[in-house]
Amino acid sequence: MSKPTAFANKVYKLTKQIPKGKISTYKAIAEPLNTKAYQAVGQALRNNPYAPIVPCHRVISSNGTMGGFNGKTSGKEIQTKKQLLKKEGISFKGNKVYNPSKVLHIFK
DNA sequence: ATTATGACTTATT
DNA sequence: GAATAAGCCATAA
Repeated sequence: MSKPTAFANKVYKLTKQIPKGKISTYKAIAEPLNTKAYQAVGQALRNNPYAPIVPCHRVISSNGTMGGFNGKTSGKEIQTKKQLLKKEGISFKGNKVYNPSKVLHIFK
């Protein structure tokens, strides 16, 4: 966390606003930023200098899968993220979220 | 300025 | 539904 870019800062701010029991997608986060840098959002979270402050585990892909966690794109780290979200009250369907639209947090 | 990369997305096969 | 390809944007080197 030496010098996050303005873009990343916005991402962190939005992600921080996600309440418990809800989630958001990379796309949904990029939308209020007026951009289509979905990947850039993911990269910002991958950096995640605000680790405990930013609930990066509440951010998943629009596909319903949870892109990655702990710097890993697949493996038990993903399962950990899944279990963590499950604990927050998110319903899962195998390796994907049951219904993303239902727990999708809307930024205002 | 240019190139390469990615925790993405959508479309196509 | 899974695998592949192409597109798009921001960052780091």
